[in-house]
Amino acid sequence: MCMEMEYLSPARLESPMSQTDDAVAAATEALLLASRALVGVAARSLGDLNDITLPQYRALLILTRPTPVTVGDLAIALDIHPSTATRLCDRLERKSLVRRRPGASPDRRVTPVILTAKGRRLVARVTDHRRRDLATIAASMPEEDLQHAIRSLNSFAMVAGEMPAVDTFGWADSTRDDESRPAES
Amino acid sequence: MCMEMEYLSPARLESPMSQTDDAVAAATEALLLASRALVGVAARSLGDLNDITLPQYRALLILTRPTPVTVGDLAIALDIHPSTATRLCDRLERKSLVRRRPGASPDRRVTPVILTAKGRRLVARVTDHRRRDLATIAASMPEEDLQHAIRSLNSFAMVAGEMPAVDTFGWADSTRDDESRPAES
DNA sequence: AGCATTAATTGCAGTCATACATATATCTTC
DNA sequence: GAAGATATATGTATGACTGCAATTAATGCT
Repeated sequence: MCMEMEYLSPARLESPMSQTDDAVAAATEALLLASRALVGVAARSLGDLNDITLPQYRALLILTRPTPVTVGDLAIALDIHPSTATRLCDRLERKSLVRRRPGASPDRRVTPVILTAKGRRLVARVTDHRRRDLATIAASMPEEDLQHAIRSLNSFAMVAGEMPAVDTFGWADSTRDDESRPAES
Repeated sequence: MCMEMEYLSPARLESPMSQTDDAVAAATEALLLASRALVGVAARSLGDLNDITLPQYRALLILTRPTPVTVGDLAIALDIHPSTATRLCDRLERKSLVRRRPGASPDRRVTPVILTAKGRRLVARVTDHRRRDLATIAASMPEEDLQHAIRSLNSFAMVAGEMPAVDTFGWADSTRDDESRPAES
C-alpha cells in the first residue's frame, strides 16, 4: 500500500494543491479497474476480427485520420522500421483494405496510403461493436453513477487526450461512413 | 446518428425503466472516448515491454490468478489451440518467466504452469507503469470530476466485470508480491 | 551540376503465433 | 483390465512482424 505514495509523488509535484492524495489514489485505482474492463471490451471487439492482426488494425486506425498519411508516417506512428511498414502495407493492400497512391503528393518520394471503402468499413465495424458493448454496460449502471460517469469520463478523456503518447495507437475516431454489420467471421 | 438507437435497443430491453436513452447514449460515447484513452495508456505500458509479445503478456496475466492454471487452461483462456499454448509456454519458460510443474497435480495428465518471481515482477512492472500514468491523469482532473469518477468508474468496472467475455484477457490484479524493478531480460 | 539527404522498396534472416495431425501418457468407465 | 476420453507434447507448415543492409528514386542544397 505504501507504494501508492511513491507513484503519486510526481502527480503531487505537478498539481501540489488541487487534489488530496487520497482522492487521487482512489481515482487511480478506480481508473486501473476500469482500464482493465475497457481494454477487455476493446480486445473483444478486436478478437472477432479474423484475418486481421493487431498491427494491421492499428495501421487502419491511423489511416482514418483526416490528414494524408504516407508509408513513412505509418512507420513513425506505429514505431516500426520503414521496411516493416512497407510490408504491412503490402499485406493490407493485398487484402484490399488500403491503397497506395504513389505520386499523389508533390513530393514524389513519398507514397500516400489511403483506406479503401472496405478498410473503412472494417474499422467502423470494430468501433460499432465496441459501442454496442459499452452501451450494454452503460444501460446496466445505476442511474446516479451513469450521470456522474458521463461527466467524469469526459473530463478524464480530455485530460488524457492532452497527455503525450496516450494516442500512440491512433485511436482517432473511425470516421464512420458505413454502418455496422453483424457477420464477423 | 440514428444508428445509436439501433444499438441501444438491447439495452432498453434489458432495463426498460431504469435509464433514459439519452443518458445511456451520452455515457456510451463518453465510455468510447475514455476507452480510447485508457487503451492508449495500457498500450503504452505494454509498449515499453521489450522482448515480450502480447500473447505472452496475456498468458502471464492469466497466471497471476490465485487458482492453479494448467497448459490447457491457458489455451482456453487465450482461445488458442492447445499445441499453441504448449509452444507459448516453451518460450516463456525459456525466458524464465514461467515454470511448468508436471506431476504437481493429482491428475498427472495436466501440467500446471506457474509464474516465476521474474514473471511476477514483469507483470507488476506493467501494472505499476499504468498506475503511474493514470495517477498523473487523475491528479490533473478537476476536483469535482475526480470525486464522481471514483464512484462511477467503480460502478462501471463492477458492471463490466459481470459481463461475460470482458475478462477474456485475464486482467486480474497482479498479486504483487514483489515491487517493480527496471532491469530485466 | 553535383553531392548529401530522404522515402520507399527489396533481399535476407530470425522469432513468434498459429493450426492440424500424430504420438504418448494418464485418467475414467464399464 | 480393456476401451475410450483427456491433456500435453512433437512434427510439420504457413503466415505475420521485425530489423538490418543495400538499392532506387526524388529532393534539397551548395
